Amino acid sequence: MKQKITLKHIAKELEISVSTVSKALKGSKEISEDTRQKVKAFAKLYNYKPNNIALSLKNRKTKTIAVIIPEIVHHFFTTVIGGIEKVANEKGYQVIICSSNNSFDKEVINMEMLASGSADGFILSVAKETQQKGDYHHITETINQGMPVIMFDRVVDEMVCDKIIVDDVRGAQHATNHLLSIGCRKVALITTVDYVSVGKLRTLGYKRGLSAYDIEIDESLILKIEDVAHCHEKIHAFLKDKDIDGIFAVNELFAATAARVLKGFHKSVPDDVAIVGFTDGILSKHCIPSLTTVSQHGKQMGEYSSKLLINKLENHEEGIEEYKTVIIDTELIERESTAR
Amino acid sequence: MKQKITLKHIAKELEISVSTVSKALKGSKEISEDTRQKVKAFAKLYNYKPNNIALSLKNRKTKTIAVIIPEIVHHFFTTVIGGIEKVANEKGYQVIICSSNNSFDKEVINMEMLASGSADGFILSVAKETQQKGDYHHITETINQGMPVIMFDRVVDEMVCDKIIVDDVRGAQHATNHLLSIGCRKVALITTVDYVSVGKLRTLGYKRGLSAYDIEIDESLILKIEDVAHCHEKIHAFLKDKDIDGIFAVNELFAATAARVLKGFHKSVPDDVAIVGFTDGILSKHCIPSLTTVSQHGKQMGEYSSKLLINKLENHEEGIEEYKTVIIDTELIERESTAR
DNA sequence: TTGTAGGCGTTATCAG
DNA sequence: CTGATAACGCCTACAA
Repeated sequence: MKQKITLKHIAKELEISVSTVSKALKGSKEISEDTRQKVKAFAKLYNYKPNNIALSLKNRKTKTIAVIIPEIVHHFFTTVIGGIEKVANEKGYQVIICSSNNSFDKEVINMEMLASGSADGFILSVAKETQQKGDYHHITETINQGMPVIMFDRVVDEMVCDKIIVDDVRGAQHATNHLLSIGCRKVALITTVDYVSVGKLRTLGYKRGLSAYDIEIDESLILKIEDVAHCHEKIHAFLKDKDIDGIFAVNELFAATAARVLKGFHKSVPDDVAIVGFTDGILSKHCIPSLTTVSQHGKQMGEYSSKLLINKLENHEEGIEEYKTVIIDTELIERESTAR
Repeated sequence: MKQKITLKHIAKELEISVSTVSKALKGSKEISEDTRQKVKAFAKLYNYKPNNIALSLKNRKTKTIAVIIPEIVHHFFTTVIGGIEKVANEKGYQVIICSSNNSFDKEVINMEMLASGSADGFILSVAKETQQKGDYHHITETINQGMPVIMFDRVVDEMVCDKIIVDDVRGAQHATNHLLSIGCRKVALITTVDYVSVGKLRTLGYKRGLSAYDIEIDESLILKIEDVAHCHEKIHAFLKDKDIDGIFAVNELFAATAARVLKGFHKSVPDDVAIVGFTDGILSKHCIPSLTTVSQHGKQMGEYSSKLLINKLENHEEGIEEYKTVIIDTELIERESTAR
């Protein structure tokens, strides 16, 4: 176990000064061809790599992007991360990922740790608990410290920063209209509780979708689920003896679970009840029947966020603050669950 | 947009020296109660946080763990990460995640970047391409630099380091035996190409499982898939007109796809053909029929890796090198696809 | 009780 | 062409 090699080691070994070594390695023309060669050879031999930490300290930037998401075991978020990483790595940035695990406290702690020197900027989707509490001081603070923050998907309207969002309302409306267009007239909604921003927006889209067809909103056809862990029981109870011919669910788990419950009731999907979900994940693709769903283009969102952040980082003009809100279009992917 | 505050700022503002500030903030008894209070109050007011980068440089440790995995949009790996993160954060460590995207080059680049100061140690599952090439110089090098490396799941036998592995052979054998125990006699295997270590091991387990029941291995019942993107066609072609009554698949995608193909052939799962998969992901849980599968306890693996690494980092005794190979047991989770 | 100096690894500036 | 010095932000042994 040998120590990591530094400029100092090389300098001592070659009996020259540290600064000469530094310059030689950068190929500075100030240094004679001769020493340059010698130093480079030595460095390669000992596999010298400049210490990132020292560079970060010197340059006052870390070339790393911090990403904070509510859940890591989650198809949509990992897809976004994939996009973030791709762009970041291309531009020589590292990506640090932390999950808040939907906990306010963890989100605050992670953010504070990362804000104190570990990263140059944030890409963030807030925790459920944070949305519920409505306490965003940690975000405001990091922004005030001069760190760029990009929020995506689960954003906070009142925060002054860039935002990349999915057009949840339109996506949901589109989904609902699709159900109506294939003949459904009694369309149920399975959604989350209201404080989850995306749940609320998709619920709104559902209502608009119905209105577009002049169908009255029947609150008894709307199920709001708080605890995902018990969604099966909730959905079972909700669908039992219910007279419906279509379901719009705000995520793929609810959609797949609904399909399963219906099967238990010996109803056919899509013939008796058609289903549309949200998020184009593994489940939607490979379930039987495969699920028609609203794709959010997660990778694209990630790429865009990453680009935007790096752009801020590298071309920040003093005195000019400009914040964008970018809306990424959704796409309805039609599959078996609405094929009739 | 104000600058981030440093000890220096506080010192200047209070007209005392930097070291006094530093000591005061640490509550050193060297400093008078009076100044201590004053400094602390000021620091809190301006929300002072010590700069991690400077600390890292000084202490020659970053308190961060680098994780490199082949894919990020992958249920098993994210589950492992969840476990890693949990333990790491509890012990005050950050986690940096990079995906190699199954590319050798990206793995090398990521590893080198992170090894040059950004992290204290690695938790790593090697890329498919790396396994194929058999080139592990980057791993050897980082180990030689004195950085602890823990490999998990897709490990390299000849590497001298700690390894956390799933008992793939036993898991697969168990799965196969389960199929046989419920009456299957013609059990097909859907696996990956051999250079993927886990695929190979699970194939071995399958063979052992058959042998345990004195059933001869019929190579025509084994399908090796190289390109996951086209697995549906492959599996379709493979299963067409094949006389089998059970399938063991080495991942959940292959298992779910097999179920889908069988449905197309109007065969019932589990009555005509029973199926067991590997990995207890969303698909296995929520598919219809739900899939019996071999669970790898990913979270536990992550927690264990994290603990092991941090332990190495904090209690390293000079001159003693000791490497463990830990085998995590699998668990067969029985669901509808073998319920008969 | 407070302050000074040196160092972590690097680079930019300036002097030799 | 080469080297000394200072600085990034922090900590700590030692001096005052």
